[in-house]
Amino acid sequence: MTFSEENYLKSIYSLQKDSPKGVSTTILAQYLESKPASVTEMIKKLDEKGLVLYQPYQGVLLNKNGELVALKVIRKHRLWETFLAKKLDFSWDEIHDVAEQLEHIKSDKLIKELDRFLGFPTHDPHGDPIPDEQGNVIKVEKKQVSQLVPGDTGTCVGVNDTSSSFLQFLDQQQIKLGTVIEIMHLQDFDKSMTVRIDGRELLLSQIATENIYVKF
Amino acid sequence: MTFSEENYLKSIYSLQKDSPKGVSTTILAQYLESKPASVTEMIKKLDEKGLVLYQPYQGVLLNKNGELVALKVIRKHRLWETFLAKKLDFSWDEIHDVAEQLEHIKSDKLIKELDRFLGFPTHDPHGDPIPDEQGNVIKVEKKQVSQLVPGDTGTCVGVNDTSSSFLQFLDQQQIKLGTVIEIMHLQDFDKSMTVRIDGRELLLSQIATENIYVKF
DNA sequence: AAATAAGTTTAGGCAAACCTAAAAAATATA
DNA sequence: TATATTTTTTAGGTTTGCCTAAACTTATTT
Ligand SMILES: [Mn+2]
Ligand SMILES: [Mn+2]
Ligand SMILES: [Mn+2]
Ligand SMILES: [Mn+2]
Repeated sequence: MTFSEENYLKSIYSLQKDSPKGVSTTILAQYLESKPASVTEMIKKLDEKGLVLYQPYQGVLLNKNGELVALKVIRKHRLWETFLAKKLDFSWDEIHDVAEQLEHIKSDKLIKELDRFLGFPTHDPHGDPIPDEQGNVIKVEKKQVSQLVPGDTGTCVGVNDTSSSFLQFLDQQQIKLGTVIEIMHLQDFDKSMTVRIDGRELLLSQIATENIYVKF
Repeated sequence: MTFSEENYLKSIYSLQKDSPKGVSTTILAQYLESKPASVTEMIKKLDEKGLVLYQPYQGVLLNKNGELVALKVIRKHRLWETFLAKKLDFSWDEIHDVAEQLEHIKSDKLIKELDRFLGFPTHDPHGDPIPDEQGNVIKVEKKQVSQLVPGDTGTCVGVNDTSSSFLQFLDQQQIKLGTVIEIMHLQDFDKSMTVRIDGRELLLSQIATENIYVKF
């Protein structure tokens, strides 16, 4: 399994939720910052290796094998993110890029020991669940803040956008995992929301409310 | 800097101590488990990049630039080895292979934080000094056990051979860093030595005594 | 000094993972 | 349904890092 193959499988895993009948080469290429022609080549290879289902012109989907490999890479990614945030003083907007490299280190013992060292965490610093060794993922009951209505209250359990700029914005607003958000008002024309957090009132744009997940 | 380039520089660094007028392509190829022709290609590239001094047929040496890069990779390798041994319950014969992968992760912040997390260690689990950020290495006063004579006493400060089999042998004999070794007798015909460790007497072959370093 | 042996470089290839441009297929539009 | 547009694949290149075999240089023998 090369770095590149692992990245393809991980990307297909993420994208196939929104494209359940097949991830197109264009979308995959966009996601991987490469070109459709390159994607076609690689998914043909992954198909021959028995990791994906590929039908020309119809897109690609992971099979059981491929999904397990993808989940193992995601497990490593999220364990490393947890390590960086909990043990090394990285902030949650800095961990992703380094974890993109660390997730490809090959050593079963390493990941087992890291898991133990971190106290068998169930979620990473962005609130995403960490798959277990067998590839089982805890499904989290969560809603976007944008789906709540005035009067509702939710507790932040994760984010969708994990870009530095968004995470830094959340830090500025003192929104983190566990933060309680109460919806005060919905501005009709732009879907922005006035919310209350720790007594403070603040305005969140639609983009923001769509990228914050809460449980309730 | 690719993984391969980093491995070449690291290898030249190790080999040039014993070949001060130039590391030959054959020796480098052997060390890297590749072929002389491949080595020639790569050192030409490293020469063009201004990292080594290469004269056809005369071997290769690191210049200041290349040495600094090599030392930074070695620093990362040894910090990761320390992490694996101190924090993750790896034994000293298991750490090297994983560190060979981890040493190529690119992140200044990561290595700085790791260093702090480990308490700024000066030596790795094999007794080798960890270069600082500027590439300075502490020179350790050390002798091979084979250089001692009966009556001498030394404290183990490192090993030369870091193969699993040798390190596991040392574990079996309960020889580790800090172990005090007293030379009792030198067998003339095969240069094996009878030594005393914690009251126990045991016989070490010449190969063994040449691969254990002590200070005295 | 000449011949032989050993070590090194050059030449020509290969696989992985990219790319651009052209061809082919699928989809949308008139 | 025929045509135009978009998407996807195929064909042909490039770069990196490796290989073998042949050519060349240096070192060692006779
Ligand atoms: Mn991430
Ligand atoms: Mn994450
Ligand atoms: Mn090592
Ligand atoms: Mn070491």
